[in-house]
Amino acid sequence: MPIRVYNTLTRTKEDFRTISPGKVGIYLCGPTVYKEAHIGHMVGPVIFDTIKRYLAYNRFEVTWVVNITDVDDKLIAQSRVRGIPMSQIATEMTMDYCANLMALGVDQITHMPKATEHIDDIITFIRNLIERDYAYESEGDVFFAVGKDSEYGKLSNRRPEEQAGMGGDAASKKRAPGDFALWKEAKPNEPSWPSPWGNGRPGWHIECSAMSHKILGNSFDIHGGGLDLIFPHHENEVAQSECCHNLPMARYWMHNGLLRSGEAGKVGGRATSEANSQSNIEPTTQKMSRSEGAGGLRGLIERLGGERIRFYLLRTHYRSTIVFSEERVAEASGALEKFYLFFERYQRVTKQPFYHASGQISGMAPRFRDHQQSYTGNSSLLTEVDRLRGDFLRKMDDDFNTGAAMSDLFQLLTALNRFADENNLEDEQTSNTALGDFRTGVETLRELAYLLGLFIKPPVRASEEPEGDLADSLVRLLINLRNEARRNKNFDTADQIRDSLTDMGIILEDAQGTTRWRSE
RNA sequence: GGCGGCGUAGCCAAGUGGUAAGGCGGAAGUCUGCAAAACUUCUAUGCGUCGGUUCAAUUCCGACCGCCGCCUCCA
Repeated sequence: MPIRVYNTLTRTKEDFRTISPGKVGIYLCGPTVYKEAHIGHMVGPVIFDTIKRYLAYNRFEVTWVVNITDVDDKLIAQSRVRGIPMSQIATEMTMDYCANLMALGVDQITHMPKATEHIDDIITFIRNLIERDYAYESEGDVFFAVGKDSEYGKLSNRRPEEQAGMGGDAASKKRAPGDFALWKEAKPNEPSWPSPWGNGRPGWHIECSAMSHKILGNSFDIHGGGLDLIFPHHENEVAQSECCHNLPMARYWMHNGLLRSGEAGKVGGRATSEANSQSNIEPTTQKMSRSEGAGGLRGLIERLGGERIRFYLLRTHYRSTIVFSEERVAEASGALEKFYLFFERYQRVTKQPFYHASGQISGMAPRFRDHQQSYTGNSSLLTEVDRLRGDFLRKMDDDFNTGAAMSDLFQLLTALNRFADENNLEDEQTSNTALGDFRTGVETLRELAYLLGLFIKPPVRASEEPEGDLADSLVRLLINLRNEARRNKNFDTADQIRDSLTDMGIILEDAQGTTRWRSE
């Protein structure tokens, strides 16, 4: 069974076939770095990070490019408002963006090209389009002539004449209102670069065509982005690139669904006047800040933990809308706790920490799909593990259905817990066979979770916790007092101690003759 | 108006032309002094409404209702 991918271009699921055997080039449209990232900006990176992991697991050599657009009208406007150079804002916001990516476990990006570092490539690209008569200069601006491209509209399924608006601010310079800017003449005090058409800067769209071409070539395998980019951004990209190179730009166009805040409206989107006039809904931007609370995305990540957010995003199919609110994430995270508790159990059983110091799974778990794991023997556990692994991979094969695949991860967890129960693995003397099967099962769990980017590093705990030696000593002291009371059958006192601790968020667990504690 | 998406249990969410994964929550049970954790069982005669095709539809087709996105610079 090949991997199947939904292609926006054909609006069907297609078998995944690469242009070069064994190699995959992915281009994902990244942010315009004019303000801090919000949670909606993380959806694409998280799903494509997962896709890259999965393709690599299937022995593809993947190059994944995420661009940074660091020159743009909004950046210039911000620069004016804040009175600092555009480049400084761009640098700040790029770092903010990257920090957020790391917190969500997005660490698979191969290249992050910046538009301002590819001005030459952009100019060459535009010059090429002019030579081929797909673009024209007009008073220092350069426009793409949409009418020259017979295929224009194929991605968004629109007819050019239907979508052409009024032409915007530059309408008077355009031959047709649907034409879009490739190059914009610099206004006084704007950042600019010299070009054959005078000082100016690139339009939107063009940087993606130029940089994807530079890094991935004339044709590459996957082009991704949010659904909202299909038009005009991607439509214009295909038009530019294909007119320039006379080759298909990308084989598969993959678009992720958008995030909406729990209340209403799209997170980070434009506030539409209709939506706001029909109810008491506040402008969308406010809703976004409300949904992220104090401190924006950084604060959100600090409060919830990056892994919970990633888990939440991957529970839903990537093409669906995700309704996001802090409460919903917190609610859904109960499921993750089961895994965390299990990893502690794993450590009690094997006397080894679940998480590897390096954060890498190589050497401990198979990294590729085709590894020859022996699930042989008559162990019912391994038979089940093998089955669940197969189910998981089949679901991932089908357009990266992470939400469905997760069900197998949960079933795997249950199977392992059941096995540990039945075989009393936490007792001192357990059979090596059972222990071996258990380890194999856990390594499979780790292998699959790795594909989703989960359970690679210990979770950064969300809330402030009574961690540390002092807290531990104090809790241990109370536990000892309580156990003394229990030995004397003084259960009232024992329960009083436990209840008080519970009120403070400390859970006690009596097991195997000892008492453990953890915080909620 | 054009293009596109969605509507599955209290909540979240997969999915299939043959009779509904999984998670949260809830109920009961095993274990425990009692709990916690873990495990077991149960929790949608039903997949927006109404028609149609079919031996059979939640799944295909049509209409309708409701929600949402894009239509020149939002990931």
